[in-house]
Amino acid sequence: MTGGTRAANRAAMESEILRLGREHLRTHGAAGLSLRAIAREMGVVSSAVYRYVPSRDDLLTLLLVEAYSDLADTVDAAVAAVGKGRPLDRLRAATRALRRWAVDDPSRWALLYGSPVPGYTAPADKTVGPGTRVVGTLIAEVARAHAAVSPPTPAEGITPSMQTDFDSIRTEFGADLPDSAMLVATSLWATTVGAISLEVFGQYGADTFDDPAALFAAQVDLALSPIDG
Amino acid sequence: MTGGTRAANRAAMESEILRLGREHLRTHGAAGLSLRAIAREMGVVSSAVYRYVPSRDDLLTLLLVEAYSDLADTVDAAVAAVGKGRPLDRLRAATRALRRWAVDDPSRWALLYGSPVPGYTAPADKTVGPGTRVVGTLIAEVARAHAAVSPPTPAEGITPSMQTDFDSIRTEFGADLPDSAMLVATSLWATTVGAISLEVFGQYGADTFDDPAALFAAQVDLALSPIDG
DNA sequence: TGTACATCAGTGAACGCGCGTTCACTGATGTAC
DNA sequence: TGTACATCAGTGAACGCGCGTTCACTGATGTAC
Repeated sequence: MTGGTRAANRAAMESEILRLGREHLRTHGAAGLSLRAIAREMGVVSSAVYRYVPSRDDLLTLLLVEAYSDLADTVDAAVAAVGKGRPLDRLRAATRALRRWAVDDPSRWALLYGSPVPGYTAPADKTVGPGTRVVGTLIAEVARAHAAVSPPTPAEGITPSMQTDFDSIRTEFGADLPDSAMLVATSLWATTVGAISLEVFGQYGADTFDDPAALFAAQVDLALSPIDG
Repeated sequence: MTGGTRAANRAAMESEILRLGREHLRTHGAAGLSLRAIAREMGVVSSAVYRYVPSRDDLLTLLLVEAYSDLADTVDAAVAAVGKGRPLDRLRAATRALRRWAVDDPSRWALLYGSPVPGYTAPADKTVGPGTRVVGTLIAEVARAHAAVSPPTPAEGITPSMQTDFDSIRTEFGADLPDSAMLVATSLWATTVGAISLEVFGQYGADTFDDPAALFAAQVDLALSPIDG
């Protein structure tokens, strides 16, 4: 074709498929992702897209991995923009970036943290790595923040089974933080995910909150208060 | 038919449609809810279900309202089982019931608090009432708990716009609690929804947490700590 | 530089399946007199 | 109690649409000698 090598064309087609896939996610949701529709929009016969993508579910996996990676990159960039000496501000920046990313494209947030797509199971080998990056970043920063202040938080309500699980998590992420801080980290994660989902999935009435970003920030600060010196 | 009046048959059909609808939700998700499939399973021709339900979207609305009401009934029952003098225990019971309900049928939780169904918008007039019952209960109990202890919580990070929004919410739910407690209530709600969604949508790895109920309880307690005397 | 061959992209037809919704219809159940 | 009529439930066919995936094929692009 017009001055492109085969490899270049292929790359262009692949990225166009992903782009239309994202658009399709936005308009029809993951359950409605359709190779035929993408082919149609590319002005190509439906079987042609099979030159680039083995199946519908594989495309969904590509989009999933791409979204996880994009989100993690965004969060990591936001964290890196704040000095290492201010872990609480890093956590504020991280959660702010998380919310921003979700608000900018709720459908991708839905893909990652919304209801699972019936009939589709993400292949663990491709998905777990990118999927745990964000939570890894949060744990690392909570560990840093905890180290910065002495531990005023008692570890109440932490059962032996939770201690064991926390141990596995510490090992998995190579993080060094006590059980009380692990609890803060999981709570922060739950609060963040819950607040974002409530907002972008439209659970708040149309204009319940004039400034959802401010509410979100206050909720994050409250979740951080146990490790705020 | 066999000894049933017309009205009785009609009621039986209607509840059978709802039952199969719930089952369908479980196996195929909201996007896959299908009147034809339900008709098939009822051993009846597809057009027959139109005698009972005006359209697919109306059935979805029925299921939505039913789920909201069922959840609210469950939570209210759990709250009522604890004495009014122990608002924190009431809140613990409420959130425990919330989680239990979601774990027992993740698809209904997904319907209420998961990603919105693309192409479907719930009719506000039918949905808002039942949909706000649970959060109303939580706010009422947080108000009670706050009243029981003196307010040791400072209201940091609460902007003027949030104060205005909190005023509307107080009016809507007829609740009397200061801004700091309102923030605790919204945080509790976010934490609860986030923790439950992470668990039932499978975001925790297969066996990351041996006893998710204990983790959940600890997270709730942490969220309640600002109003724990 | 030119030719022979291999690779690849895209075509078009087909298989077999799903869906929501409408409509004229039969036959059974209920109601009014 | 019996008859005439109205209501309702369920049928079957149809309209028009969607989907994923396979397969034999043409014609263009690249590669090896």
